Amino acid sequence: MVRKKSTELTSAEQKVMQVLWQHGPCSVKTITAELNKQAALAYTTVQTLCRILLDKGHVQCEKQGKAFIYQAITVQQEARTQALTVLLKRFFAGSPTLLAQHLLEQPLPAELQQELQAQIDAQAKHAATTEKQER
Amino acid sequence: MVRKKSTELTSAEQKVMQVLWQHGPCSVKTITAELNKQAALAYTTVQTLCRILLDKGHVQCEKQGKAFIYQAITVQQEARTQALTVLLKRFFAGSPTLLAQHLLEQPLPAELQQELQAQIDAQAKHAATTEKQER
DNA sequence: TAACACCTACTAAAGAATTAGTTTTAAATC
DNA sequence: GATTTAAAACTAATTCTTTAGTAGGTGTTA
Repeated sequence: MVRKKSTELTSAEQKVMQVLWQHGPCSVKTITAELNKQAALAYTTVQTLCRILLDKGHVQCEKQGKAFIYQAITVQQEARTQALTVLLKRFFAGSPTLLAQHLLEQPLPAELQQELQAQIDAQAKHAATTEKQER
Repeated sequence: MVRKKSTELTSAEQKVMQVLWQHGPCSVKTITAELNKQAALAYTTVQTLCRILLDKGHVQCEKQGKAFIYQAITVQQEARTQALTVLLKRFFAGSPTLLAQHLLEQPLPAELQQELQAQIDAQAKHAATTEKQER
């Protein structure tokens, strides 16, 4: 059976995208240097990843002097949403309610709960203020 | 370079686990039937997936009559937490704050926001009640 | 202009994932 | 006991992923 080819970001690809999102347009050299802060990875490996990302349409590139400068096309926001949607489908039976419950009830990455709560408080405060002003 | 072998759940494996989580211990036949509600997949394919899950230690099995009955070892809760942690690392630079922001600010899977808020409200109410009782 | 550095393009290889066919085994039934 | 049948075990092929080496081109500089 033929497998449909995906355009989803693989693990290694995601790491490259991360660099591009954080640093803006980069050469392979820069990306490699950035990735090597975490774990050794050959220049040519990064180059291959860039080519794949180009094939999949996640980045575009443009020659600047000797080197190509790669730039993310896929915006981080979208990638995040997509990733969250997949997560939701796979692990939470597609139910946002379950994710919400899990986020709030589970001793998750620990800080997350607090952060969530803080966000929520800020949001609530803002909403309240807005409401007052609207009257 | 040698790749470290992962025990992470792949996409196809996750689907099998989903069935086991939802239905409890199942035979390959049952899993196949369940998965085929979504898309056709050969019995032997599911069998292979079960073997892999066994290798990776996510399920255990036990002969019952002619067939093996597979049972999830990895609990859904843990898989969820792990998946969320990976997501956090990959797409939110490991920052729970960013995830929280994204969840609340982004027109995400739409309902999620509302559900989150509802969860939050319920939680807040509960907390308030508990607080009163503790006094 | 020759040497060097740097970069791309091409090639490659091994492991993982996905899918499923074939063979064997064992249980059930006639 | 022989035959049928259902399941496991084994095998396999294709694609994806990850990793990186080598060859070749081009710009810079001594």
